[in-house]
Amino acid sequence: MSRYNARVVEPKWQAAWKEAGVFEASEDREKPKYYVLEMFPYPSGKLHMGHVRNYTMGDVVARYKLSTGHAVLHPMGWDAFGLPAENAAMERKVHPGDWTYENIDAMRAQFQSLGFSLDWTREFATCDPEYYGQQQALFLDMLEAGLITRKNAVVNWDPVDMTVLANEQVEDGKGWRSGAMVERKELTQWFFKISDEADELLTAIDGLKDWPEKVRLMQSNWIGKSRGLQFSFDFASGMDGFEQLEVYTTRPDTLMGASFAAISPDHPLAKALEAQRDDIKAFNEECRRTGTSEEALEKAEKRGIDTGLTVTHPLDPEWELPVWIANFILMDYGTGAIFGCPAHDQRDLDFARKYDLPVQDVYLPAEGGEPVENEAYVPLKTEAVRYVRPLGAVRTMTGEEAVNEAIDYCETQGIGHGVTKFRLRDWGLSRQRYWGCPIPVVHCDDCGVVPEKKENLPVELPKDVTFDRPGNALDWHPTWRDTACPSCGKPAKRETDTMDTFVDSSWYFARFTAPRNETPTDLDAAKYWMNVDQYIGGVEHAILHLLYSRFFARAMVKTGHLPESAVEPFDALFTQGMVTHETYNTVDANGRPVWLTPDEVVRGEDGSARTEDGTDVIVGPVIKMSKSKKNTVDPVEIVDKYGADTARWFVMSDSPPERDVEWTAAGADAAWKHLQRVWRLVAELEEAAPAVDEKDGEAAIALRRLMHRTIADVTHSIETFSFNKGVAKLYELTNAIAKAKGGADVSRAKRDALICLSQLMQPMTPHLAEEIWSALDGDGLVVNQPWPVADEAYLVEDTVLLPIQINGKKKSEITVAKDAAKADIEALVLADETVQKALDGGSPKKLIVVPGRIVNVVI
RNA sequence: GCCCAGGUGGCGGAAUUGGUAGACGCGCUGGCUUCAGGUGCCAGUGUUCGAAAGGACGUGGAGGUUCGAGUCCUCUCCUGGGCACCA
Repeated sequence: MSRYNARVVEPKWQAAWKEAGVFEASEDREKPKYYVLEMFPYPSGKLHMGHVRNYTMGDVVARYKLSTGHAVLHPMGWDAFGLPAENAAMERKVHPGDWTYENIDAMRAQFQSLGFSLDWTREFATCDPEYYGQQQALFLDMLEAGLITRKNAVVNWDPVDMTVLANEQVEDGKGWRSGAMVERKELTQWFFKISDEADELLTAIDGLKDWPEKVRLMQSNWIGKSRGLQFSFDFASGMDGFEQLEVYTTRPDTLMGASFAAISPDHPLAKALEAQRDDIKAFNEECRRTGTSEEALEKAEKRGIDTGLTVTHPLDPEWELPVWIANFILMDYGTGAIFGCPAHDQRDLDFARKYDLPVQDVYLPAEGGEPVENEAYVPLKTEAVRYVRPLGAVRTMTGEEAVNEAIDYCETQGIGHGVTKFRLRDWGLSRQRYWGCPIPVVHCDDCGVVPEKKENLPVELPKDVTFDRPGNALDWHPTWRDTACPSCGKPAKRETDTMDTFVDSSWYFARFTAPRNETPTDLDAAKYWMNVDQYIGGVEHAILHLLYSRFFARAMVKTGHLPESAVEPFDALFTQGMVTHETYNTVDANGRPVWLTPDEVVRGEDGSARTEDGTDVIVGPVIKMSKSKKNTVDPVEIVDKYGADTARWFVMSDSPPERDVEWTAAGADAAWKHLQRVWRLVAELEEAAPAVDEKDGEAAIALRRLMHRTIADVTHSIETFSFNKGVAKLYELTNAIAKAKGGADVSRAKRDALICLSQLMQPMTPHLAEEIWSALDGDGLVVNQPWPVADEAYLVEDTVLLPIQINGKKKSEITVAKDAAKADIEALVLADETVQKALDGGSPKKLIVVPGRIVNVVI
């Protein structure tokens, strides 16, 4: 009996698929098209189990759709620009390009060894000049269409390295390399005007029927539409040049509870005050040392400084409010100024208590309620509350009603006006880095900022750069910046900023439809292949990447690069959970963490963790596998030991795809054992091939029933992304095949069941499936076979098992005909021994019969 | 801090969406096969009381709705993801 040898079998079938070109997408008008796409990976150089899981899911779908008669597009590429390549360049003195392309080669080989049904003829990397040149063309078209603007934005500035840092590179407010306190610095940057599309992006979410509800919610909240009141305070004691202080509030109903006005440290007034008062200057500078991330700002201790200025309450000229500068007011949102109502906002309350500002309740619970002490009263806006300090009459109403009334009231009083605002900000795309797509503009002393001419694209990155100092290597390059002004022809300077890597990933799905086209897209190809029918990727991309892609699709429609039908580029979205693992680190001389990969760490029985040379290791939380924290597990060990099919089968079994899984290799050998077992069943069958014809006996019919049941269940499980349940059903069928005993009829049924099993397993374990298919004399390749269809005749059951509950607890059960009448069931139930005993001669209070489901006897 | 998820045996998980909690797999226990094996096969396996029959308890925690709750509602704890320059 031959053992199944994956090492020999897998390359054989991979070669056969390639030879037959089965995965090369072609625009076959006879077939329905199906575009399945997994979020393309960053080429870190090594696959980890998270990748295997993610791409196997897509592969199962792609192979399934292929067998259901679709023209399938299943491409792969590389999200190849980004910080890690520059870090590698600094640490190892390699060019980011060389490093990246070497990684791509290594990862492509790993992908291919896993037998994915990818169309490699369409492969590209975002760092290919052919790709980013087209991206520059898109940029120019979007610039011309008025979708791009320039304005100031704050960045994390490392004053020692003299460079801009990513949020990830700021740890506890310090630069990760220099250790210097990071400062916020303003730079002029390019922006995509995504906020102009905020309302459209929000309403269109309703149409994304096949997106997970949680993603739609997150996007809605991110866009954050709100209606509020914008009005101006008059200064009671003000400052020259500032006539009024404009504020925005979503809770104008709390105006009578106002206690102070507060402005952002970045507010023009705050900045103006710096010239007059050193303590304000110091305070603002201190605030600017917090990172730029919203998280850092929100987590920072709430602090403020009194400006000494005051404003008058708009409804009472006698009532003066102090103006404070507060570190939790964001300049980016609203007007950068608010009024604080401590009774109904926890942050305002903490602030008021800290600086001894008044707290006045505006409303109390509808019934009872006590004045606010140290916990703000913040009920849902839909809850009715009793307004004790209202704008109009004292009465009970919901917050929603009160807000609307307050806006109307203020408008009639001439105090401001109702406005709709969005939390969504414009998308800053400028990055002060080398390894990204150059922004194709030129700065000319005479003409200002001039777009590069399209015929001069791509504006290519220079190869001869050095990374011996931090910052943007393009800035240090001796000649690259020098060019001629596209407008007047005089000597001018290129922009050295490159694009955010999110730009690269915001249109790659469109490029895959015509990856070698000489404009960004080919409209005919895009019309044929778009939209992506099934997009698959991690939840961690639920907001930014997906929102930016939705914006880009709209921009590409506006600039004629995509058909109108593709404004929402992803029809269905599936967000898989992450593969997680503990992190491990030691600490360097400067107290900063040095990350270790799991295979560099030895864990003891007692929970201790050490490196091989015995150094103690700090064990961190279980978080998603990522290259930066090095908590990745390479699939190579499992693939080498057991083969690709085992790795694929293993990641598809057990865990539901949308859930995070903590990585453990326990069970990998069990997956391998199962595949061996399936193969052994095939081998044994061959030795006892049936010859005589006869009718199916009971055992054969039972097996055929289960086979058809399994076809239905596995089909359903693939269509609903519940692969783990499909795997469980395949285990059951395998067990039944192994156990089935009988004559030639059973052998025949087993043979049919094994052929069926190979087809049902094909999306998950394609190599083994081909091997079984060919061993059982199947024609051609199993990957080209039509998907099996369940025969309804085998699916109908004529009896059902009905559980009987007594007072809601299961005590007994009866078997009844599937279509038994309710009255007959009731009679059977009352005659049941256990029920009789429980009734003890009496009659039940209630008898609930749910046909086909359950019976409950209430006593 | 804010937004979004998830918590079910020793472990991964299932439960037709309000109807038999623990399918299937791992692990473990016992047995058989084998020269041997980390192979294969058979049986058992939520906790607890009981010799058994059988009973009680049980889905992070506390309340509630219902004939019936893992599933719905309220509160709460823990874990993970995102927070606009990681991708």
